[in-house]
Amino acid sequence: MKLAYILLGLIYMHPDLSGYEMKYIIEHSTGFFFKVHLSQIYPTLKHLTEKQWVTFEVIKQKGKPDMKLYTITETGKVELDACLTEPYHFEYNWENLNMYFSKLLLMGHLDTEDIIAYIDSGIKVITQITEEIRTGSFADIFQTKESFLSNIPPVEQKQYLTIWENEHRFICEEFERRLTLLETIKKELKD
Amino acid sequence: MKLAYILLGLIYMHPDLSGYEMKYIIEHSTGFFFKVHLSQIYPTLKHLTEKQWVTFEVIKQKGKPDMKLYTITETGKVELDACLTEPYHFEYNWENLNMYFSKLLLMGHLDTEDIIAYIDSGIKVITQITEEIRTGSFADIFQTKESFLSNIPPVEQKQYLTIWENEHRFICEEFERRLTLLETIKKELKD
DNA sequence: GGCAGCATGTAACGTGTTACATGATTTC
DNA sequence: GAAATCATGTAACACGTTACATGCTGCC
Repeated sequence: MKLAYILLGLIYMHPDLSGYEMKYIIEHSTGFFFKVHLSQIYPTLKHLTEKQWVTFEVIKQKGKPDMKLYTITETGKVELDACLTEPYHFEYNWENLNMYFSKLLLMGHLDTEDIIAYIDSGIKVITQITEEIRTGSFADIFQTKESFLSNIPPVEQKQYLTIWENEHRFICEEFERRLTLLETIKKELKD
Repeated sequence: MKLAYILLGLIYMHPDLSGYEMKYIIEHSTGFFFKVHLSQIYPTLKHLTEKQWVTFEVIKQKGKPDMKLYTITETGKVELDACLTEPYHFEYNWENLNMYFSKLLLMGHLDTEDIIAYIDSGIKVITQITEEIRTGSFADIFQTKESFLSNIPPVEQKQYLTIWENEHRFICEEFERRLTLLETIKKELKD
């Protein structure tokens, strides 16, 4: 489960965190950039508690419901670190790429060499994919199959191609920029 | 359902398309950049057939199972266009942003002015978000709450900040690049 | 002989989303 | 007086994933 590890990571960073605050942090930080529902966070925290990866303290409030402040346990920390240090196994989709960068956000507490090993696994895979896009195995469908659009009017074909070519170029450049980002972080961590 | 409209769009682009080919196109084109399972495509096509948005022709093959080649119906085309021309309603997450650009890939057959209206809705929203990131309402959690990491060792804090600041900067620039992409497509479509 | 590719599909499971439920306080 | 914010949670539903099932061809 992805969310479980993100919550674990946040709880490590900031002990005594409530489920409500976790949602705010995930949604208001540029790094994560995804939506979570409280109705998904609460059962996940319950599950983490059952596994004894986290514990919580109940805080009574006036006029507001009780608040549960979560803290990571030793077992939880071991699990978190094990998940974070797994090298990057790439799949050709956004979700997987975003997950890689989300995990990077959560590993600031690890030894520098472990973070760099993780970054290196990312550099390796992204370099490989950039190559594959260029040499063809992941080439855009319009480049490999030019006849793909042959059954629709030429005016429409032209518009499709304009959009596809621009988006294709954007994605290729996106990979290169992600590589630069990783190299920059690596360099800064070394200092 | 998102997938239904992507399949509809692909079927319009290339009439007589099989479910199996749709998976290949989605996964091997840089634009879509996401994973789909055949076990998700087939029930979706069944559903589209029941709604009479598509029809299919059965092709018997030697040594291979029968192949179903799908074609869009008039009703299906109306539904597709209605979905595509909806202006961009932004949510602050990757999935939604990617969906916007995926829809753009599918609208090459629309009138140029309709595509431009869609692009303009995107430019408007993305400009607004870029502003919000800069002025603070979507600022990175580390910029608004510097004390967020105060309970962990300073060495760890420093590493977290290095990673977060770089990823934050990347996302900010990403929005600007998406804007440039939209402006380029708009300009090229006008010629 | 085994595995990958073509081509379809169902069933079970896991995850994510929407709707519902509570309830005081603050803001418009 | 209505809506938003804080703070928790459950239930039903939609969607996505993994596993299973079939079966022939071509390649190593």
